[in-house]
Amino acid sequence: MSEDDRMVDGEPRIVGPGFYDRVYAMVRQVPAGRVAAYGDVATMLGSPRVARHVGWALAGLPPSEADVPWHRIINSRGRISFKGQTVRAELQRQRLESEGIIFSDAGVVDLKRFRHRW
DNA sequence: GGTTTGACCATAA
DNA sequence: CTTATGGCCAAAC
Repeated sequence: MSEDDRMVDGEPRIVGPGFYDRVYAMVRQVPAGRVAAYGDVATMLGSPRVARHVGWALAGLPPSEADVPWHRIINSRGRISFKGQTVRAELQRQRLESEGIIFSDAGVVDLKRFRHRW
């Protein structure tokens, strides 16, 4: 075996050349009117510790993956994170609201209701 | 190849 | 409810 041991038991390991693609695939599975947490996606991909990378994958979302509903991905508290990029945060909220997601006064989503489950 | 950084997460105050 | 701190892991510099 080479140092390239990303494959484990038929399943790809955490992150690798196809990590971003896997993130996109997961996000695409989230239907409209529902949201998912970075940690959820990360867990699905193999480990909850890669939650941050999920963020990059969406942050660097290329035009070729424009069909990925990145706005349905929020943090585990049902809140939009975004550091500084407040403009996009508002856009994200508007998009979610137009899909049926309810935000509380503090801008928090009720995960008990809208969290997507794989 | 070490250091910094990051669309996070959990916990504490 | 909010802010601060530590931890995790990989990418970017």
